[in-house]
Amino acid sequence: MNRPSAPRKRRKEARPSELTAAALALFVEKGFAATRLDDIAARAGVSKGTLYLYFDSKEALFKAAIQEGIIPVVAEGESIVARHEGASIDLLCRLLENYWSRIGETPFAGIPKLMVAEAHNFPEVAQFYYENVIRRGRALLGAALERGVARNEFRPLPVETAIDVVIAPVLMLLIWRFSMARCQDENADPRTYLDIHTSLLRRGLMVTQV
Amino acid sequence: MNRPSAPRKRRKEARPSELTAAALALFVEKGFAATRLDDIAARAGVSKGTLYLYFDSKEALFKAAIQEGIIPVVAEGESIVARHEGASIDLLCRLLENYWSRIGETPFAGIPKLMVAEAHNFPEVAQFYYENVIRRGRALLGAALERGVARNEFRPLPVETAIDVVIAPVLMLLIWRFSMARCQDENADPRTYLDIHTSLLRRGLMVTQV
DNA sequence: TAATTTAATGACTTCTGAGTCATTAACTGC
DNA sequence: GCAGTTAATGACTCAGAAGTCATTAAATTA
Repeated sequence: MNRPSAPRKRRKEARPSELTAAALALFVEKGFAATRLDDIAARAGVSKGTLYLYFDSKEALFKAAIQEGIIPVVAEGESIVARHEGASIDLLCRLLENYWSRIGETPFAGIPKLMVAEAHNFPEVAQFYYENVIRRGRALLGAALERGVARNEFRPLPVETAIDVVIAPVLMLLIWRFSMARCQDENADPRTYLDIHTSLLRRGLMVTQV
Repeated sequence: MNRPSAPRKRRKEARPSELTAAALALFVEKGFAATRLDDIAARAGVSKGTLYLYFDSKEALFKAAIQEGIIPVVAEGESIVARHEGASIDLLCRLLENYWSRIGETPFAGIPKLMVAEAHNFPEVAQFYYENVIRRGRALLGAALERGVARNEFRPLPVETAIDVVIAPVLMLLIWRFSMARCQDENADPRTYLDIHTSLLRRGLMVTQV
């Protein structure tokens, strides 16, 4: 039969975010299928049964973990674009900078790698992520690029495609940190990396030289 | 008991590469853990038992699938660097171009996404991939960048980090194709994407304007 | 054509891990 | 302090997938 010996504490409020945080960390590390619910529970300091008090299934937990991190950051970017007044290249660099500091240096940094790895297995979650994060994020960069072209600060270029080229190195930096980085004895300094990228963009995009 | 009704054909020679090809496609699509051996066997047109005639375990099959694609391409890049004589920026662009055409447009295109997703679960395979593909590939780009700096074609820059910035958009293009691309109704044209990237590099890296 | 070898099969075994639920004990109100 | 409520537990069930092997038939040899 059963001998539930140690119900430690009861904290209904704090649980959900503790559980999604533990789940996110392990999903990012091992992938969805290779992560055991027992491990998530252990990491959160609860038992497996507790997970089912707050989430209907492993997949529901996955969705919640993804959604946790993405709510505030895009909105912040939208306000940056709305308020900006100086050179377009500075707007573009601020957006990249903001993405890095608000995602890249937080526990949510692993989400892009997780989405890339699991998109096929969770088309519904991928679609949600695409609509609410990627589409809106691309719109931000697109606005900055359009602005630069319209004001003759940037050379004319196919904006929709350029968006992807501009964001790719930042995404790749994130993804790398959560995948192959362990194999390298010495990893690039993110600061230097971003500086190189933005300086290439300055010289590469702009009509006049800096 | 057993009624093995339909042993179709016997082709000892052709099997291994057929099996790794089927495995690679499914691993790329669904990830290692979420791929069933029955599915791999079905895709290759054999039964599960046949897999074990050629590979000791699912993990052995994984390793073989990864190794299949990477043997020839790096060597080809090394010969390009050795033979090149013109401007360094052209060497750099040829290397990126070659990588795209020799990997990006083949069934092996999914390997980077697969490695990124599974690196943590297979540290040994990741290490192998790092030593034999990434390290050598980075050396190629590093040589092109060093050459440009030494000949005063490129501005001085921290080469080791710049390598990663240069390759990131190409890698990201590949990874995207095998993950989120299904969510977008319209994906960027790879040709346009690479053109933008190389033109940013030309203007961004070089001392004199083109 | 018959005997021998071996590629291939798929039912079976085994094990792992998702999801359940009867039991327990930490809180809450009286 | 006591009764009622509910957060938490962990042993259990069960489905699904990795890996096995006795059986079969295609190919090869005599």
